[in-house]
Amino acid sequence: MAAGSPASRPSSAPEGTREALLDAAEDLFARKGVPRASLRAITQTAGANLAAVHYHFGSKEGLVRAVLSRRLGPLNRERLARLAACDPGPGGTPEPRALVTAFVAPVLEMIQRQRGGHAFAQFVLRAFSEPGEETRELMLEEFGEVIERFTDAFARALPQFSREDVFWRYFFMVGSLAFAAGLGFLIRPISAGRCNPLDVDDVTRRLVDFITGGMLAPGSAEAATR
Amino acid sequence: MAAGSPASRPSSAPEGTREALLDAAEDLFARKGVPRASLRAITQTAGANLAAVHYHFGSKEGLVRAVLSRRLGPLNRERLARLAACDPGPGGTPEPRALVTAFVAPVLEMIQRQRGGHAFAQFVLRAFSEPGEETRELMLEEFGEVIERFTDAFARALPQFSREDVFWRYFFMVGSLAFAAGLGFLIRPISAGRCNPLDVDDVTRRLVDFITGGMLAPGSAEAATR
DNA sequence: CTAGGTTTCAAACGAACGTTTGATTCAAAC
DNA sequence: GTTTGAATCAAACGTTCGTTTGAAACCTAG
Repeated sequence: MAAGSPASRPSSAPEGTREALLDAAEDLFARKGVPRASLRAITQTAGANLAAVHYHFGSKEGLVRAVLSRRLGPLNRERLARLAACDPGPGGTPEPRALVTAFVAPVLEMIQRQRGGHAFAQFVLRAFSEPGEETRELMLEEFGEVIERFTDAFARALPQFSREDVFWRYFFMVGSLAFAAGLGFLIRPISAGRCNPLDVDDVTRRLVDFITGGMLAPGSAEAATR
Repeated sequence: MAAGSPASRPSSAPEGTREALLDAAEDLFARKGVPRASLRAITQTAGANLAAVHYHFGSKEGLVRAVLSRRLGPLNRERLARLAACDPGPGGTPEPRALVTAFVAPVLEMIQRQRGGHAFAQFVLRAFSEPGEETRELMLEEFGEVIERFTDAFARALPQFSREDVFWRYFFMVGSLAFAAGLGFLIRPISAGRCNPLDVDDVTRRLVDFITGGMLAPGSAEAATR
């Protein structure tokens, strides 16, 4: 069977098997990791048949890609929209804190607002550290435009730094964001209960404070070794 | 007999089976992830028999714990030693940049100096995001003292911030460090070749700059919502 | 009502996994 | 030379996995 096209029809899908599979997969991928989340567990959680995964997504890998793409597309589009709102046009220098907020806030708002957003954030952190070439290509594909546009904007906002400086600081920003978004719920056991339950607005403010400070930090002398 | 020339059967290799297993496991855990790194691949890489893992470590889980503990113990001991060297005694306030360096530098130096250090860093990032309760308990056990001592020191160095503020910033610091240490090698493809090959001293300086800036960043107003 | 495409279902396949077993090898100690 | 315990080995165990299959159920046009 030439596979036909199991692709989606734009027609009405009330709460179909496909979406139920994506929801269940997202949750189980986050809680157990992709390799340990079996299709049997996923389909059972979704109330679907085992073969439904291969019918709708072709393979487990296809399911992984679909879970990532479903949220990453809208999320990064939101980031780019907010970035555009920060840009004072050519010649102007954007406000660094506004750039950081445009990058960080959509992630944490998604965690707060969308059902399963928390699990998705955990899954993305895991996907970052996953070594599979295929997953990495997908991630670069999804994030490519965001990386380019934000590093451009930061380069204009921080003219005192080289392009390489900006790239590394962008990288550090992604790290603290990914870690906080994916593992923020660990702050309580880590701090032995000394931190309050996770409040997304609160964490956003703290994270923007931290990252903006890091972005604006003076660079220490280096010249000697280069 | 079965293995060809018995004379050249030289387990007289520089290291024993146990260490060879740890090396091979560390590498494969980092490159493929724990679930995808089969004991068959590990023992084959190590030149050992399949059953050797269960003889020396009891189970695959035991091997994971051993791989983590082998390096995390010395690493965190080094961090605590450097922290002690920063401490000006009770009443004094430590230098924030020195605290950050004491926390960050040992990791990156391990990556640079020890064979397999790079793979280990990647593995630790993965272990952080691994959802298994057992792995998480082991991590908290390994890092517990470091967390307590460093957050104490930062609280003294940054008296303008609440204990909760300090905890969150410490958390963000761990995120950017873990991300940079585990995925620093990705900076080239991500930056489309615009960054130089990874130089550990260089990255250390950049990371300490960034984190110190984040630690010292002024906190934005909040009071209203609380 | 019927035809045809879409979606679901139970069942099975082959492969790969972690683990166990019991015999075998090796190096000292007696 | 014999004993003893640690270490290694080939082989197999039972389980679980992703995937495939072919038929049944469903829905919507004609």
